[in-house]
Amino acid sequence: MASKAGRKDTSHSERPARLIDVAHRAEVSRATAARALGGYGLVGDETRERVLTAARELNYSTNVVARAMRAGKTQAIGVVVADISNSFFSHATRAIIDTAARAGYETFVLNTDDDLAKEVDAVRILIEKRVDGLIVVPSSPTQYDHFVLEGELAKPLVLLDRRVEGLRVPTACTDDRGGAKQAIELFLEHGHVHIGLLVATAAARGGVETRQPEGVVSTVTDRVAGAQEAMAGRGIGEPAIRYSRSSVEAAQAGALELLTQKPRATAILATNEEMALGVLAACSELGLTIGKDVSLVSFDDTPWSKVIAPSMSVVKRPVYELGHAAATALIKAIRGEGRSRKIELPTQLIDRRSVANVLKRRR
Amino acid sequence: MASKAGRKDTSHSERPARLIDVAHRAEVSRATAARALGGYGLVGDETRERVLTAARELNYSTNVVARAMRAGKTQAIGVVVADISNSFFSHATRAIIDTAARAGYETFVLNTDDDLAKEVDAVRILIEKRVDGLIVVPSSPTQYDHFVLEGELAKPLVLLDRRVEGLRVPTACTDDRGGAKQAIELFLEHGHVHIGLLVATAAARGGVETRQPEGVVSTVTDRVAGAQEAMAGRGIGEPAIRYSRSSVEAAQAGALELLTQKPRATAILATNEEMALGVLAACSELGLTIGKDVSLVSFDDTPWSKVIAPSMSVVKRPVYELGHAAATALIKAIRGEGRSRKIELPTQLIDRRSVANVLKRRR
DNA sequence: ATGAAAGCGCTAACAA
DNA sequence: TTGTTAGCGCTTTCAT
Repeated sequence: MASKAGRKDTSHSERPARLIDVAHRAEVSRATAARALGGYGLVGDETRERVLTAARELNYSTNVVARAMRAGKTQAIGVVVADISNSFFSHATRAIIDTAARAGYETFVLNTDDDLAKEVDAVRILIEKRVDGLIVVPSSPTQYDHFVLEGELAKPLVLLDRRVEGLRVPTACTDDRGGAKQAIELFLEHGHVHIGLLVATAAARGGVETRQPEGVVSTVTDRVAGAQEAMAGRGIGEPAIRYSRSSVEAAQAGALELLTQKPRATAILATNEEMALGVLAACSELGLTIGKDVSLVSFDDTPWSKVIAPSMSVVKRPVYELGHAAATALIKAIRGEGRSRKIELPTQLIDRRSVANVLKRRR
Repeated sequence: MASKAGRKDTSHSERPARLIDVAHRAEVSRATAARALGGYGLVGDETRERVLTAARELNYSTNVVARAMRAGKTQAIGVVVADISNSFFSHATRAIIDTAARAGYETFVLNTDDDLAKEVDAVRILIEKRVDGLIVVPSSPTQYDHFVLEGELAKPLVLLDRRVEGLRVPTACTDDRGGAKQAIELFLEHGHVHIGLLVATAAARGGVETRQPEGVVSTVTDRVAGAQEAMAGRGIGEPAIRYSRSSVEAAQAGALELLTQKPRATAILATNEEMALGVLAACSELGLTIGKDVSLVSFDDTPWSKVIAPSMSVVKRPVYELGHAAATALIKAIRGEGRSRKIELPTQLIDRRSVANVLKRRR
């Protein structure tokens, strides 16, 4: 094959130099060349110099595939997320890639779209690729057969953002229950009684659902539980919940329901960016004003949330730290330095201007 | 090493089954087992069945590292972006991963933070990993030594989003010049004469700069050229430009300058999401209203742009298509199916409600 | 301090 | 239709 069009080809040898080529040129054995290049074992100073020079001259690039084969380690990990173009996953993945790279691991990224079949495939592919470990955002709260592998095929595994029932592997997640609880308590403090939840979940079939779909992930159940816990025992009933896919359109439909039903919700907790935007869209459609007619808190601190008018109160999750924690746990497991159990990072309520006080308006 | 805590270990063999184990169990040779598993060559029906059964029973997982070593192909590609957590890159990367996966390639993702040194490292690492091809968002418009490799070490390369001067490799980008031109023309049609540009670039050292920094990428120069082209020959001078890092804070400072200088800019083109948010922040700080006192158009159609009030007009780029095109070009190059040259995808001006008409306000 | 050689698991050319 | 076997490039005992 000719060299790439337009790229200079100063090459003499068409094929990449191998260790043996370096060894020949330095007039040593493969073993010695390997030692000099790898910086281990005993090598004479002058010999080492010759080898290094030869390697440079031949433009030698270690074939890590061969090394991986020999060593049984690829220095690669796999990340399996629902969708890398989603802001939460892309930030968490960024942290994972950074952390892994600093420890000498490169990162494969695979998407599942929260589809269990794709997740099963992704895990199989990564196992075939002989990655040294996996970080997975599981799409099902209960299915884990595909993680249960035998012998050395069972690579270290860390779950991200969601727990899987019955699977005892290290899991890095945030305190979603506490986060939701705090948000609802903020509403309650401001006198809200009719509170709605807009919940994004891939488990929602088509439109907007009132009942919790089968197979929602732990993040969803935790947040719902946190909201319910905050409202419990106050004689104000349960929150009104709408489940839908994570899209602005679906969220808008859900928000419309919450804002037109009787009694109408005066405060809404959105579980992510898309749901929050759905509320904004619904309010503009109904001529309602955020922070006045409708109070809003959303999970995840997006860049736009503090800039829009009024700025939006949010439950911020430490996304980078979450990815970092997962990667750190994985690398420790790969190195056999003890296995972490559950890592739960705290959320932070950032109160801006999207929650109205309905107390002083009474009577 | 013991099996993962909590994960069942039904394994007999501690080590993964190899081809030879399958062959033994099926009572055939390695070659026959390989043929049955690989689905090539001639294999008797009954024999194939025995092999497949044996593989299943032994939980055989092809060691693709060994295959890669033998074949000289890893079925892996590398993507080198500035920052995967950035919305543009994460969407493009999503497309690349999808497209590559469908063609049987997995994807390494590496970040450079638009730092040439990190880019050089990233390329070296991927070459060592013996990826079959690379897609790079180059951080420099002129430096390309690190792409110029010898012989078979020179893997197929496709550039994404930015051109590199003097490097003749396939490049997938958008018509940024045309996009900027269209946006400015929209301003002109609405009577704007004092037009500002807020340009995000990693080449900006610290704060807000009036002169173009050294080493801005082609996307930046194209957009600036497009804006200048639109204004040229109309006797309204040049656009006022502010260059800064891509952050809301820096953009806000830049917008503040544009909105307080004499003559003050009545219309601003922002080159990305962060810059647009900076304009929003500056306007709110100055008590100015978008779509009335200040007109705004931004590159990239973010989900929030259509939901905020007023909705924001944008220059939309086909980001997914861009990534798809890059990946398709790369895979063709890997397969030796002819080399694509430059791919330039059109942008689309979506006019919403953030551009005021200053014509009818005259006198 | 250096070298010889085995072998990681797979594929394909060749032989039967 | 099936089997034999030679490597792919590297690391690492073991011997010198």
